[in-house]
Parts: sequence; structure tokens; C-alpha cells
Amino acid sequence: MNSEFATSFVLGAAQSGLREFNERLLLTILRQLGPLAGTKLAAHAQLSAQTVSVILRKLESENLLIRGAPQRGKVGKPQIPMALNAAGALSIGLKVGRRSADVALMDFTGCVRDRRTLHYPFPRPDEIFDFLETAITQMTGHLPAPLADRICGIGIAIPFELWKWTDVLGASAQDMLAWRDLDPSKRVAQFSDLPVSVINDATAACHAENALGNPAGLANYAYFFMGAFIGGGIVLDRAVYSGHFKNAGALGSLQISDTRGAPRQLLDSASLNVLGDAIRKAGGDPSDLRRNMDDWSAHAPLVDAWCATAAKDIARASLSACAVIDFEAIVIDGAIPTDLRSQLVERVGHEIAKLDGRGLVVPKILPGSIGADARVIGAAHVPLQARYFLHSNATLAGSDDAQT
Amino acid sequence: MNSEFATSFVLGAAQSGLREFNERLLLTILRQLGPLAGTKLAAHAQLSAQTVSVILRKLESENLLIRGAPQRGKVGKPQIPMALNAAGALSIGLKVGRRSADVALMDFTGCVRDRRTLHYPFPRPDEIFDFLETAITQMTGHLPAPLADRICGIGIAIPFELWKWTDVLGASAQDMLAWRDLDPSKRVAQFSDLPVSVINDATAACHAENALGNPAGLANYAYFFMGAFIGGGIVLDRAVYSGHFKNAGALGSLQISDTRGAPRQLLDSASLNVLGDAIRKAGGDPSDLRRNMDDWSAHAPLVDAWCATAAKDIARASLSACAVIDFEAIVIDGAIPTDLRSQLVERVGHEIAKLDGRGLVVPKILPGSIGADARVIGAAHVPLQARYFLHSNATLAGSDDAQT
DNA sequence: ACGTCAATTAATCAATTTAGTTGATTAATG
DNA sequence: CATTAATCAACTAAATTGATTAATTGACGT
Repeated sequence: MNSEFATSFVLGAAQSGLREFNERLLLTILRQLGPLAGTKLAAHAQLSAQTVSVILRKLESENLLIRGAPQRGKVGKPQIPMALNAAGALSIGLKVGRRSADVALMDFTGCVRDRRTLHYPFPRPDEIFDFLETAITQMTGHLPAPLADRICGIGIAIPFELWKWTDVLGASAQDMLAWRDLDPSKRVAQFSDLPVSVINDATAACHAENALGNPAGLANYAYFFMGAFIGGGIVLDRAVYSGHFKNAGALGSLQISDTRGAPRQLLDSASLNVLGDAIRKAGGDPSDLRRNMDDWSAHAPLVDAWCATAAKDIARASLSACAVIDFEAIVIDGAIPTDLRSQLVERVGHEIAKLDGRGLVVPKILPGSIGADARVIGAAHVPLQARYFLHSNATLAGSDDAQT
Repeated sequence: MNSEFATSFVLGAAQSGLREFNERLLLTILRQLGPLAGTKLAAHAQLSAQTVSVILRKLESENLLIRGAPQRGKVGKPQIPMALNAAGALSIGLKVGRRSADVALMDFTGCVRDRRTLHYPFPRPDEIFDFLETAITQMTGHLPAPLADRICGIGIAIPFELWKWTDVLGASAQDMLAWRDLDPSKRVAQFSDLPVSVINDATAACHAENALGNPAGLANYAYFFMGAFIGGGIVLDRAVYSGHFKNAGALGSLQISDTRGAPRQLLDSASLNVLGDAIRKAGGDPSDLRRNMDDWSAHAPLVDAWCATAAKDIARASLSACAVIDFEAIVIDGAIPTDLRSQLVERVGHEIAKLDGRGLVVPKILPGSIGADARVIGAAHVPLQARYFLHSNATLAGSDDAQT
């Protein structure tokens, strides 16, 4: 009973927690708004200038922040903007896909410093974790010593229940069951002491969008990522919401209907996998899609037809999502060419306008800003987020937003 | 820019806010777990016994808590359980329905002390607010003076965009437009200085379930309330989530399909309104449903047929909801007889098991525990919640649940 | 059977620590 | 010299820890 509260209410708003909370708050504001002087930070955080000054000196001494050039030009003492120090911390991300795996090394500002890719016909745990091990060794080997000690964790993005999709992958059920019995954290512990975060692949992409993209500054949105299967993530109050079972934002499983009214899941009609099948059926090679991420015009008519039905179904799914949570916007990204992404966004916008929006606030439809690599990038960012930034932006008491 | 953060990040985790937060925390734990001694509270809240003691004495001096009888029987000094003091605070709730309005006076423990009902063919603002005014005067008139000063607000539960449903109500569009141009807070200010909270009616019912019901102790669930139109609410991390536009949980607008595959909203098939139409078409009187809330067996075959299709559609809608947020459970309540509610719950459970749950954690289906009056009760509870209890249960830094 | 005392647990007192705020001071600029 | 930023110094809010007091039960001795 006690521990039930320890994970739900959790709070003992103790004092040490207060300082850490405020440190994370300042780092989070800096990540979102860019370099900012103490005075401005104090205003945003609603803290006194003195408190901010003390925290800033501490974070600077920990090498998490660096001071920028004094801003001359205005009357008065020049501001000294403080910025996240790229070398303040590093992290590793691994994306496990159905045809390839990616590893990335990320710095504290969210830039990818180094990366490796492994291709395969279907994913096998040993091959992938050996690849991860050697990639980490190579990527961190030639780092200066102080940097190498600042790696704060490994984020792993992997499809939910990967072993259930044997038919699609053309792998044997036997091979895939290895994934079900695998605990990635334990497997990584065989060669690294770094803390491991395992996360759904589309949710990882959503993390990337939310922490490093989101140019519109949205606070609440649903995020679709178009991969071999379409998936998603949820952002509530500026934080990615992972859910009670860590399976929130399973948008590919939203119920839609086929033309005969039979129930169907979104991923059965709006996944890249479906486009691949169409190309194969027409005698083409679906692996073209992976090889050439810039231009799919070789398969133009099929891509176009797929885009039309996908847009229609994503629009219906989006409206359903907005009935559950009144999202400001729907953000769509994926492992697809940017012009196709634009086209998909536009078409979803048209389709959603045709639907019955009674009782709903119809959301804006916007493109993602990260692109095809969002999943690795998000995976790499998760350990940084967990260690240095705010998890949730729920308001504390004492604020003026009494729940009316 | 500043104010953007002031409502989203809000935090300046300042010190005075810290104390208020911990006070609300203890009150919230007491509401959920019942009377508890200081030591136990300290363990649940993860605060020191001394801190809890100080806060408890303060809340006691404010008459929000009363000490129970010392618990003898165990070795050691007997515990003194502290309980919410029913007379610590009062609040008023108003539910505006399509055929009737209810007003309730609630005490600090959530008990309804007094109530009034007004019936009408269709709702008119002046009639309803006059009714509210006289009801408040009557109900508070014979209260002892100290109690009368402890009323902390008025909660108003009202359907979303009521004025758009003229056809269903048989009211003129003219009459209903009065609702669009009305600001309930300003209207109430004409006769009362109490703070006013306006909230969607089904969301109000969800508040009641979450604060005063929820015997299973669920932390995350979607809530359906079966009224003239079916509506809903969302509970995340033990708090009702109202959403960016205060329209989260608009579950009646979830997309389903009719038998021909054409898109439809859940409220078009699973509302009481639909059952009423069927009864009228068969020559019966739909107002029987409102008059006799215990037994609808007079219309048995129609009720049964309606329940079957409603169950099927609610099941589909529930699964869609779980694709957005991985709810532990779906809770169903409504202005219907309890045996029909049980039957509906059971049928939804059967239907959802037949559906395609790939990629989802299929939720439990459970009945609500408040019943037909959940909307007024929730409306009355909202001001108490806003003033004395925790709004959100997001964890603070310093806890051990780092987001992995 | 009954009184006494030790063990136990709860609540509070007193002292300390953490971390915030306010107001004064210093620094750098147009 | 007015202005603005950053920091120093003093103060305050609110938590923590360790000691103390209070109210029991249960064991032991007479």
C-alpha cells in the first residue's frame, strides 16, 4: 500500500527534491528557449534572481552550462546568457527496427555526434547487442577522458511485442521468440554498467520531437510516426506521457473500418508495410523505399494511392484520439521523404475537415520536424531527459491555475 | 512568453508553495485511505513524522481535520487517527440537464447534505439560475453561522455546447442561443460572491467517481457516463484530466461505424436519447425512463436491444481510447437502473474480448460506484477539490521513479 | 490476582539544515 | 549618471534529525 503511493502520489515534497526540481526546471527552460541570462530565466521560472544565480553557478561548476558572450548594445550591465554545454553529458541510443538497427552518440544539446547502422533480413538479439557493444567501444574509444565519463545512459527503442510479427518479417517464430524472453537491460549489463531505458520505438520518436523539435511550441499533441508499422506517442502538458503500462500512444491500434464496415486497426491500412506489399505485388522491390529515403517517385502511382487511403484513415484515427484527449494538434513524421510527409499532412488536413467534428475541437495537422531518424534520436535522448530534465510539467500548488 | 510558462511549466517551486502542496497531499491521502494516524500518513507521504505532526496541528486548528478515538489494543502509545472533518468546508453543485436541473449541498467528506431538483421541458438560463439562487438561500439559511461561512464555491456541470442540440430538445434555436452567450460565472456573480467552476457534465460525474468512488483504487481509467447523450471523462495518475481546451474525455464523439461502414459518433448509437426515440416510435412514453430510475422492465425488449448495440459500440470506442492512453480499466456509470448498468458492463466485457486487441493491453470493464446522481455530486465536489486537494499526482524530482 | 517495570510505539520538542526571499552592493554599459 | 545584471549578506520558510515525553501492553515477581 505504501509503495503504491510511493509511485503514484510520490511526493514527500522534501527540500532536497525542491532544489533538484528547480535545477531541472532551469535546464528544461534553457533547452526549450535557448541561451538565456539569469534575469530572464528567473522570470520564466518564477524564481528570484538570487536563487537562479546560485543554481546557475552550481550547474556551471558541474560543466552542464557554459556562459555566452556578454550581450552589449542595451543600457546597463550586459547580460551573460547561459547555454547548455554540449560536452556536459553524453548518451547512447539504439533503435531496433525490422530491417536495420541504428546506434547514435548524443551530446547534451541533443546533437548526434556519431552513429552506426546495421542491416539484416530480420532482427536477432545477439547480433544486435554485439553490434551495440562494438559501436559503443568505437564511438567512445577516441573521446577525451573527461567526456567518456559523462555518458549517462543507454536508451533502447524497440517495437512493442516485436515477436508477434513473425509473418510480416519472414523470420521463423523460433527466432523471434528470443525477443520475448529477452530483458534488454540485463543483456546490456553483460558489457556495460550504464543505466538502460527501454521504450517503444514510436514513443522514442515522439520524445525526439518533443525535446528537440516542436517548433510550434505545442503543449499537447498526438504524434504519428510512419514506420514499417505506423505508431505513435502522446504529449501532455509538454511531457511525453508513457502510460500506466508504458503503452500509451499505441495509435497504430486505433479502430477504423474498412469499406464494408468491418473493424480494422489503423496499422493495417496506413503502414509503410502496406505500401511495400503493394509494390511487391506490382512486381517492384519494396526495399527501394529503405534504400532511397529522398525520392520515391519511381513508385509514384502506388505511393500516391497509398498516401490517399492512409490520409483518410489517419484523419479518422486522429479525430478519435481527440475525443479521448483534446489535443491542440496532430503531428506526423516518419521514415518517408519530406515531400511525401508534406503531402500526407496536407491530405490528412483535408480529410479531417470532412469528418463529423460534433463535440470536438478539431486539431491542427502539422509535420514533424525531426524526420526519418527520430527513433534513434529519441532513444538517445531518453537517458538525458531522465537524468537532467523535467519529467512532467504538472503545476505545483501555489500557482494561480486553480483547477476550475 | 512568460505567461505561457506561467501556466504550463508553472513552478517556481517556491517555499510557501511547498507547504501548501504537502497540506493538500495529506488531505488527499486521508480522503482516499480514510482516517489515519500521523505516523502512517508520514509513511504514505514520505515525509518525516515531525513535518506531518506540524501540518496536522495546523489543519486541525483550521477545523479541516478532527481527531478520532485513540486506537488501543497494540503495544505502545495508541495512535490517534485523524479524519476529514465533515463540517470543515461545504460546497454547492449545480447540474444542468436537458430535462431537469439539480442543486446539492456537499460537506467536506463528500456527503450530500441537502438537495433540490427542478424539472422543465427544456432548459432556460434565467429559470435555472433563479432556481439555484433560491436553493442556495434555502439550503444555507438554516445552517449554523460558522458552517455558512465555510462554503468554498459553486461547481456547475453543463453539457458541452448545449445550444447546438436544439432539434433533440424540441426547444427553439432562439431559446437555446441564450446559453451560448451566457457566462455562468458572471450570472452567478449577480447573487453570490462564491467562486464558480464550470465543467462538462460527464467530466463532473468522473470527478465524483474519482474522488468519492473508485473502490478498485484505479489510477488510470476512462469513464463513460450514460445520459441523454453518452459522455465521458479521463483519469490519469489518479487525477481527472480536463485537457488543454477543457474538453478531454469527449468519449461520445469517438468514431465508430454503422453497419454499412459509414463513420458515426458513439453518441449516435449509445445514448439514452436513442433508446427514448425507439420507445416513442413504438408508441411508448420515453419520460418513463426519467420517472422510474429503478425499473425499466416495462420497455424490456427495446431496452435489451438498445443495450446490445450500445455494448458493441462502447466496446469499440473503449478499445480506441486504450490505443491513445493505455487505461487500466473502463468504468461505466449512468442515469440508468443498476441492474441495467451491470448488464451493460458485462456485455461490453464480452464484446471487447471479440475485438482485435493487437498492440493493446485490453482493459477491465467495471461499473461506476456513484450512480445516476454522479453529475451533481461531481459538480459539488469540484470546488472542494480545487481548494483543498491535490490537482495532479505527477511526481516531484527526488523520487525514485525516474522515467525509464 | 495484582502491582510494577520494561519494551514499544506515537507524538512532540529542540536544534539543525536546506533552500528559498528580500534588500543592499558592486559591476558594466550607453 | 541612469540603468540593468549579478551577487553578497541577512533573513525566513519549511523541511530533517535526534532527544524527550506520553500512553500503552505484556512479562515478571510477590
